[in-house]
Amino acid sequence: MSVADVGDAGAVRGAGVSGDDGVANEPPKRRGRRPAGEDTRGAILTAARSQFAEKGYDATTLRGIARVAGVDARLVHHYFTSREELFVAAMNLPDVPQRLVGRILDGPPEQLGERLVRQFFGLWDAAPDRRQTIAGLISVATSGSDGATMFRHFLTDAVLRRLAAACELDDPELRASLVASQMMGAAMLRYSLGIEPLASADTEDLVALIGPTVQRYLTG
Amino acid sequence: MSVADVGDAGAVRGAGVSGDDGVANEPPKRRGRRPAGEDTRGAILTAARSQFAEKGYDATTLRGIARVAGVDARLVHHYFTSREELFVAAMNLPDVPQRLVGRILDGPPEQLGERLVRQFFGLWDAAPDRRQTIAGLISVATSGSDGATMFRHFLTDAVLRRLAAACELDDPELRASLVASQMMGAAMLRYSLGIEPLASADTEDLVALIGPTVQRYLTG
DNA sequence: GACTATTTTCATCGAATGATGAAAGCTGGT
DNA sequence: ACCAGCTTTCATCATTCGATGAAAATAGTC
Repeated sequence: MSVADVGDAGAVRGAGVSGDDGVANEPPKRRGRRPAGEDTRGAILTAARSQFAEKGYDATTLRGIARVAGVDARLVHHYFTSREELFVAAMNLPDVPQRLVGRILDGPPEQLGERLVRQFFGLWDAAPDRRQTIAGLISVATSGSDGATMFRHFLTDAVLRRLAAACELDDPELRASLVASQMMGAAMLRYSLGIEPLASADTEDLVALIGPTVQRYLTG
Repeated sequence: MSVADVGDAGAVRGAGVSGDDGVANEPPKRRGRRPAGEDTRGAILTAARSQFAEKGYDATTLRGIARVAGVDARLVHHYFTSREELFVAAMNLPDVPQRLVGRILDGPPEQLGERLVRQFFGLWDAAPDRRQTIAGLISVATSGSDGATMFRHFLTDAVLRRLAAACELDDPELRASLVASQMMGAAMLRYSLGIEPLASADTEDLVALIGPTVQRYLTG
């Protein structure tokens, strides 16, 4: 699909600097088990994350991941049976539903929105490959494949319900889904689409701007 | 990917009730040009819209579209050269950038947010296949394929710039992108993910709830 | 040092896809 | 009635994908 497709092998492995060659030849790639200490599984996960984020869920293939990881395609199969399994392993969210929601709800209710926005962006801005992760997540969510249903359930069950419980107005579910819409939209433009200046905006600026929105949705 | 995949041919064509058969045989499907009056091109477009919306951009294949349309795969090629061409034809936005933006900006500035939200949802809620259209659009936008760049340019050039021009605060671009984030997020949950109760909420309720958000982003 | 388990490469299979050539049959104009 | 041209079907190619079996080569253990 994309233009640059072949040759982008990040060469986690392929660069094998075997000293015994003078001309530019393909590294003979000895077969069989490699010397110890190479984290193949980790390389596959990293490659998978970047591929899922970059090409989207559907367009990401096992072979493509293997190519990027500099690894035989069979290995992807060896470590992760299905693409879905690989996906959940790659996206492995730390403890988003548990600790995060707790930390958000804990505190003075009049700063709820502010806390929510700060924690949300703080989480994703932290590690560099979290950006990839969320871009991948958004891609699955909108892909229409089975993963979308998965994501929808996660969103309603693990997030929206707890958020709605913290809202004391009429229609708490609607309020909660509005909060989710603002946060998902912001995440989408910031991480997935990379729309400026939102993509580079300082976290605290976003807290100051979006916080009141969330606050109003939840507390009128 | 999805479970129900085969056999979903809406049979725009395939139902051929040729009378001259006793046993259950495939309709022989005479070759050559069919009787007049059948809008094959239109059938392909309809099928493409539903496929793009349902399976996402990447996962939608020419052959799949042809299957749903009850049409030979070659025809898709015959009428639309590339998948990209078919996509823009299927998504054929009426005049979103021109007239809509004009109608939004025209009026008292203190109701800007309200007008924007009302026009936005009014447009997409109107025709039934507009929902499919926007779901398809969101899918491309997040797919990471070439269409994503297309969409990003559309968003920044045709929408954000004009919106920013109507904002008189500091950082108008940031404000405009925040508005876009709220609207895209809402569209995503409402049309693409179908999260309740947002998906079924009355348009005017959304205007009352989201309007002030937009208004505050644009006017402080 | 020998043996086993694990990791890795290679070689295929069947299915699906986009592309293209060529023939068959209908439509519409004359 | 006839013919040019458009619409449609069929047939086929080269790719790519996921899946799987089997062999090779190292690691870890004793």
